[in-house]
Amino acid sequence: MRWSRYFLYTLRDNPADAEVISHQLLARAGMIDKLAAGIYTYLPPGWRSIDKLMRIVREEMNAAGAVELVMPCIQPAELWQESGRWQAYGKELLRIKDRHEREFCFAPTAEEVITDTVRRRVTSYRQLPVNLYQVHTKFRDEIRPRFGLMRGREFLMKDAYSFHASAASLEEAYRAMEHAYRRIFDRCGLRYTAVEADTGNIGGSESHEYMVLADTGEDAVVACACGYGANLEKATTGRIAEMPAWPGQIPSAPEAVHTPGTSSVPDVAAFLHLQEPHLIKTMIFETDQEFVVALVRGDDEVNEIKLKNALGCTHLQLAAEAKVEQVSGGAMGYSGPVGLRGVRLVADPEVMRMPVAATGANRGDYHLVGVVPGRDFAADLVVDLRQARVGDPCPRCGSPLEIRRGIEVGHIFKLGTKYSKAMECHYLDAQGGVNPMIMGCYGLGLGRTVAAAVEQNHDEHGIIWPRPLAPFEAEVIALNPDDATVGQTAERLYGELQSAGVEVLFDDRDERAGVKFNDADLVGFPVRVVVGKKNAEQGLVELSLRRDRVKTPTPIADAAAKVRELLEQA
RNA sequence: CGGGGCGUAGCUCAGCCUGGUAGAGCACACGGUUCGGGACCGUGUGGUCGGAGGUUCAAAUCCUCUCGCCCCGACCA
Repeated sequence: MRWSRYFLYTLRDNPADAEVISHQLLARAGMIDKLAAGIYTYLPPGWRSIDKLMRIVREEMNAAGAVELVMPCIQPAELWQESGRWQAYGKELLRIKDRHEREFCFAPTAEEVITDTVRRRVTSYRQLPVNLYQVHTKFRDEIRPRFGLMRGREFLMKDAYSFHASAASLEEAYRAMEHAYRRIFDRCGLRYTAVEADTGNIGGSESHEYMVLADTGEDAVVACACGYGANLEKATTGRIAEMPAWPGQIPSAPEAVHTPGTSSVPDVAAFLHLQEPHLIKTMIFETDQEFVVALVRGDDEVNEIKLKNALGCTHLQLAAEAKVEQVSGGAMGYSGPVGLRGVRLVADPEVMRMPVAATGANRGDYHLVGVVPGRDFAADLVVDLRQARVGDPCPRCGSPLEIRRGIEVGHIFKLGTKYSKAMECHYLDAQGGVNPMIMGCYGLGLGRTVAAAVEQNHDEHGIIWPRPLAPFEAEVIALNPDDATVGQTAERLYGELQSAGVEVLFDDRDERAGVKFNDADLVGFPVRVVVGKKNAEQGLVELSLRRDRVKTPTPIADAAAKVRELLEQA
């Protein structure tokens, strides 16, 4: 491909709205173009990268036994009503009506359609298992799209769905998908980690996320050298250290202490001459149907996802100040578990393990000191609520945990029978019994993976594509294409590389050397071939790898072969 | 949805506070010099100042409404 005949326009300035490096570089390198918030055109070179990833994904999915199909992205409301998600999904689901006022949505995912597709054909255990996938555009009406391809509203996703007659069969498919995902991300040259994850509103039991490690990642990942890894939302820890010894004796009943103007945990602890772990932190939440009081130790934070899962509710948020006062009968910042009535009390096990504590008195400017969990209040539910912290003991080996940032590029779930039950996707077993199929689903964000590759592979000059995702493997630059020797040499090399099967872009533009060099660095071709006048007259061209930018003069006759060698290292 | 900010040329922005001829750099076109790391000189093309209403002799500028976009907090591939 000749640059002069291609469609590649680089930008000198960063777009004003691009914040993260992958967004800036993809935009400046002429790979993506924003059309609306979270909605992008994949320009020709950008599409080449996406297409390359798509091929890798297809190869690995096919190798793992999955079969490709494509489902509609406009889906009828009826199916979503059948699964219950028409109500449950919320505003992220883009709902549309046709001219007859019939309701549809733009698919954010495809469990409903695939379940319908399978149930109308598969009726016997003999036809199972089935694993179907597609690569298609999805739409999620995100509250806040940002970071270019990393969090778009419209995005390309590979989504696969498997159907089974037994948990063992699902397990087999799940492991095959895990393996396929590792192969895909390994082939892309990404540094990533697979972690245990929350299943969110897709539902299901076991779930893993594939996180590309990058400081700009939106997710926090807890990791241990022993191999344990989990999304912070999900992470559990080993038993944390007991609270420090309580100063003085444990009173026979809680005492109310006047604590004017001190409502935060650090302030209260200092005022009472206690330490933060001596306090019980009381947070009041509001769900879709009730108020709930959550208790964690003073030095811990409530993990809202864990709380949400423990309650089995779909919406959860911190209660507003007025509601707090209504529920606790006291001012915000002075809530406590003692004497609360008419609300569910959910406590972290670490709280119930505290021999004695201080907490709010449900009365403005007062705290209770000497509260004994179990004696002075009882929890309706005791469940892990605490957010893991750096240095907490690993739940598997006890070593201190680390927390790192990651970009979620893939997510696999064991769905179980949530959709097959709701949508009557049944099969007959060998005994003639009717059973819901057991399902799994496996997502992988294509644009996000490409963006993640850029986050991990760039320098101050531009993108350094891993070869498998590079829009072109090599670039031939003719410095002065009008010079006969240069022009002929460049043409010759361009032809040789093409014949050798190298994906090569020929920069034949009438631009200054600096412009071409800067564009080459920005777009990030793994291998660069520069044909200049002086070198060419001596029968030489200059080869370099984008990665190290070390220039090597090479005889013209050897150049094409040498490019292929360099590509092996790129 | 709550809080903050921005919409002026293809791109990055100035002008707005204090109303009076719409600007710069880059890009683009032409001429010349230059040419291995984003050249220089000259000439030129290009803008209903996001949109609608209002105030005013006069609005990019002041007011109201609206649309779009971005940033900070709760969702997800």
